[in-house]
Amino acid sequence: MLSYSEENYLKAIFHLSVNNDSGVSTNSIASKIDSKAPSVTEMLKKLFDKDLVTYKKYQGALLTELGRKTALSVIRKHRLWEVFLVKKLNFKWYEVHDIAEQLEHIKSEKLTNELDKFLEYPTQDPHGDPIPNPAGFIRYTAKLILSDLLIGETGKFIGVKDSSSTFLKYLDKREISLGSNIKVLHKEEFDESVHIGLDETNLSISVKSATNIYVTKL
Amino acid sequence: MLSYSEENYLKAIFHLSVNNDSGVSTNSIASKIDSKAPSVTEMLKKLFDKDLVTYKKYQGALLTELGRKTALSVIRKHRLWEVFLVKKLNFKWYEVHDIAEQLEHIKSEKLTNELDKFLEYPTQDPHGDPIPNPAGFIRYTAKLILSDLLIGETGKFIGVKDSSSTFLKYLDKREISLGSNIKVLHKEEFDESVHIGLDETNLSISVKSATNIYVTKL
DNA sequence: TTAAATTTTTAGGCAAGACTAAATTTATTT
DNA sequence: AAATAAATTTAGTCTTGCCTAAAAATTTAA
Repeated sequence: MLSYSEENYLKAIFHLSVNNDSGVSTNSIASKIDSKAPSVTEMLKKLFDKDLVTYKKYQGALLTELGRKTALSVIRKHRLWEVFLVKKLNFKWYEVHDIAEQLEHIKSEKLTNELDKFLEYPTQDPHGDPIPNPAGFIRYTAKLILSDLLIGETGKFIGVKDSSSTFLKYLDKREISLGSNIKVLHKEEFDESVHIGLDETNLSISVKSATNIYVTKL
Repeated sequence: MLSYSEENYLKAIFHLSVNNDSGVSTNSIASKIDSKAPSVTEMLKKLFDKDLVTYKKYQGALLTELGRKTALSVIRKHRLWEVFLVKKLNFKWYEVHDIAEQLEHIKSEKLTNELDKFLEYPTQDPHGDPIPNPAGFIRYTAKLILSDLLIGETGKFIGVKDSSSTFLKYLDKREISLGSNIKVLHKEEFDESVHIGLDETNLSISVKSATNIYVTKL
C-alpha cells in the first residue's frame, strides 16, 4: 500500500517523463512537487527499493512498468473525480483541481470503476486530458497549439496546457469552452495576438493565451 | 487544518461520549481506534492545546464545542458519502464503511454541501444513522431494540447497533432491509429467539440478532 | 582542460504519530 | 486502611517525510 506522498512522486515523474526518455532530474521533481532536492533523493531510493522507478545516482529516475501503472491509476482517479465534480456537482473546471488532488488517493478499485460507470465512461476530463482505462492504457489525441493554425483554419478546442485557475477563469469569462470551434481570422504581426471567430462572435487573444490552447484541426 | 489522525480521535471521542457525561477514558479511546494508551495520552494533550477537548490527567477527555463541531463535520461527510456509494454507485450497505472512512477526511466545504444537494439532502445514512446538518445539529430518532417489542407489536426497521459487515450481510440474505415493517409474532422462552413477520414471510431470529436491530414503534 | 557553476547526494535534525517498558496514579479488595 | 490490581502517564525509540548545510559529482565555460 503506497502513501499519498509516494503516489504524488510517481505522478510527478510520470508527467515529467512525457517527451523525455532520459532520466527525470531530482531538481525537476522537487520543483514540480514543491519540495527540496534532498527529499527527492531520499524518496527515489525508497521507490527504487519498491521497484517503482529505475534510479542511478546523479542520473535521474524513470518509472518502471509497475510505477507507470500505479501513476496512471492515480491519474485515472484524479480525472474521473474531476468529471464527477463538474458534471454532477456543478463545479467549474477551475475549481476542481485541489479537491481531485485529495480524492485521487482514495483506495478502492471498486469505487473507481463504479464511478467510471456512473459517469458513463468518460474519455476526457474537464480540461480535455485523456482518462486512462483500468488497465493503464491512455489514448492521446493529437494536439495542436492554437497559434500554430494558419489563417482561415478552424480547430476544435480540446484542452489547455496551463490549467491554472487564473487562465481557466479567463477562458470562462471570454466564453471559450471545451469543444468550441475556433477559427483563426487574422494574426497581428506586431504582438502576435490572434483574432478568432467563435460561434457568432469575434475576439482577439494574446500570444500567451493562444499558446495555452490546444486544438485539433477540423 | 487538522490531520486525519486528529479527526479520527475526535470522532472516536464523540461516539464514546454519547450517553456518558464524565470524561472518556484513555483506554476506551485506544481500543476504539485500535491504538495503544500512550498514543492516546499524547494525542489528548495535542487536542487540548488546540482547544478541541477538555482534558485533565487521569480523568479522561471530553469534546469542547469546537471539538464537537469538528467531529460532527467529519461524521456528516462520512454518512453523506455512504449514501452516495449506496444510492449512486450501487454499493451494498456492508461495503461502504471502509471507503467512507477515507472519504470523510476530504477537505472542501463546498464539496460536502454540493454532495448533500446532489443526494437531495438525505437525513439518514444507509445504516439508519442520522446525518448532521452543516451547522452540526443532529436529529436523533427514538430507537427501540427489536427484542423489546411486545408480542403482536410492529416496528419499522430504522437501523442497526452493530454495523459489522457480517451482520449486515446476514440481514441482506434474510431480506431484512431498512424500512421494513417487522411484526413480533412470538418469543421463544427457551433461547429468547424471536419469530417475526416480514411482508409475506415469517422467520425466526436469534436474541443476538434481535438486540442488534433498532426499530420505531408504529 | 582546468576552473567555475550547477546539480545531486550525504549528514544530521525535526515533527508527527505510533510503540514498548517502566513509573505513577487511581480504583478495588480484603 | 493497607495491599493489590488496573489504568494512565512518562521515558525513550522508531518510521515517514520533510528540511538546511556541507560535501561530492557532473556540467558548463573560459
